[in-house]
Amino acid sequence: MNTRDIAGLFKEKGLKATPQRIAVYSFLLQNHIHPDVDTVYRSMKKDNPSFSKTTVYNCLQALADCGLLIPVRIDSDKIRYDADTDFHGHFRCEKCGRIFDFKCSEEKATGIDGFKINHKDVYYSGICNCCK
Amino acid sequence: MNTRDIAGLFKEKGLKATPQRIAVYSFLLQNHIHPDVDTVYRSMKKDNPSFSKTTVYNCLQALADCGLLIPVRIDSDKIRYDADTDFHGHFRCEKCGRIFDFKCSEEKATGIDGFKINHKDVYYSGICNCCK
DNA sequence: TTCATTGCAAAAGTTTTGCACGTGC
DNA sequence: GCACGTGCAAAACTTTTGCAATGAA
Repeated sequence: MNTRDIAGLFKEKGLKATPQRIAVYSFLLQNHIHPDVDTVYRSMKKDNPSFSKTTVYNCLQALADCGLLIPVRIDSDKIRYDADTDFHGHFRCEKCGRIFDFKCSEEKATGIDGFKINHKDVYYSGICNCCK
Repeated sequence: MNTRDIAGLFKEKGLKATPQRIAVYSFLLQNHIHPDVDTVYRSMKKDNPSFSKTTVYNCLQALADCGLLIPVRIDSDKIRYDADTDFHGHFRCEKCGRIFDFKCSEEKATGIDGFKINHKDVYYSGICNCCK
């Protein structure tokens, strides 16, 4: 997905296509590492030293609000972000800290009948194959 | 579950049965509200004004580390805690902020074959019946 | 031109740390 | 008695806010 495509996608969602937003979204699209705010910030800073952390907060929030990013809260403190918005689970390795995507079916819930479900998250944690 | 039972349970887990830990755990057992650190702190403070927030952090962490409490990270920033350690899902109402427990089956995951899974969390969010 | 967004600095809020004192075992 | 736990204060860290300047539409 190139810059022009991203700009078009932003327009669809009613977001102004600022270079900062495009850079943040591109990074997320290209690096499936589920980065947190600081990781995104340090990556942006490399190419553009004037990049502000406030802007990273703003961009990630704006992109999450319009559904282009999924916030992943599997880590104890920080929020991570994922540009893959199709339903899938996240596995966190307790040793190396990496997040792995996995496929899973959406399960039936009982006890919240009639509730309006807007979002579903499935988080597993344990030890990945590399760390075993 | 009375104080003596809790003390025994702590001993099993290798935890010293301090009054603070017992008070925190009792509160969680009796109030299924998935409280966060500050909610626990304010409740403890009522009965014992010398109760420190550091102690709340310590107690909750110790209890979670030995498996007596499940950390619930469904809220954007703060960690909540649940004394019900049987597998179940959590639903968060985006309007009133309350957390509801629900039953769900543990689903099959594909893509993380061979990984050692220590913990599973299922989080849903949306609007509860009261808020619709 | 206009208004949302950016970037800086300061503020607010949360969690951790250091350490003396107290207490369960 | 000893080692661990508590409680206070300070430090560290994260996130939010205020505001002037910038730039996308």
